[in-house]
Amino acid sequence: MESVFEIIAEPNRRAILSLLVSSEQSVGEIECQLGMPQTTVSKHLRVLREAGFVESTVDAQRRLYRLRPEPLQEVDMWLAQFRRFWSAYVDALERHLDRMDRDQSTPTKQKTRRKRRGTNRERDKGETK
Amino acid sequence: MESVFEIIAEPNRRAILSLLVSSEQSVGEIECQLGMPQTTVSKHLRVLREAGFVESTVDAQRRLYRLRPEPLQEVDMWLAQFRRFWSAYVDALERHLDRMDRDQSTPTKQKTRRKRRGTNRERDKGETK
DNA sequence: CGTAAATATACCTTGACAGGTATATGCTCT
DNA sequence: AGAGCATATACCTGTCAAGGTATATTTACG
Repeated sequence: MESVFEIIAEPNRRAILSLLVSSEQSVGEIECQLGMPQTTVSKHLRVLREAGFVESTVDAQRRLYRLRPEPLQEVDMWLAQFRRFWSAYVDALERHLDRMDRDQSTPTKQKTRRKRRGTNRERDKGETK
Repeated sequence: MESVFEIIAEPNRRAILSLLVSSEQSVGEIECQLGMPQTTVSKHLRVLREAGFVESTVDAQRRLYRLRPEPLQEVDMWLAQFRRFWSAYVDALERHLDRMDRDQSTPTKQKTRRKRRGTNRERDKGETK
């Protein structure tokens, strides 16, 4: 099991991670909230633990699992290289739509007026560094 | 081949995506830049295309492939739920380190002074909405 | 029109991983 | 100590996807 990407490729593991984002949980709690067999939960938790996505502490017979940030940050870092791209993409699209708006603003009825909606992408904050 | 996560689980596919972030490329260019056999490149490109990660246009015998933003944005959206978490995590860590600094600031030599370094996480900009 | 280049597809083999069943380990409480 | 709960591990099996080899398709060009 190599990269963080293979880890989060598994739907059940993603479900577990999403569950843990709110608070730490025991195996049993995860088991019944997600409705999967205990043995499955345990095995996925093992994978997640060995990959550093979660850590556990012992509470009597239970083990409490909680998230660890690093591996997810790693995914985020990989994704970073594409953000500039899709910002550019959305910008270009907007410019295109603006042009269409303008070109159309002379003639007839004007049935569909386009609205500027908040596309909350990261705009250049000079963080190019 | 279900989710976008399975698509990017494959290292060669991630390599292709990273390559395409700079500009569109032909199959042959990808092939030799990444040093993998043409048949492999073509098959991965097929997967990427069917998943919407790339699109292609025909240029004589070549096909030029370029990125499409949507699937990567989807990954980004999934990741979003964890950002608040790891921001909180880093904040807590910083507070902890601050406390250690303070507690240590009475006594002896003070060999290692900790420096505030720029952890460029997304700080609350009220974008909770 | 035939050949060569660029790319796609078909088929096969192999390996890896997820899930199931059964069982082991560890802890608590009486 | 023994019973019972919570969790982990071992083993087996089916599935699926990646890579290799061979071949098909498309296009340019002499």
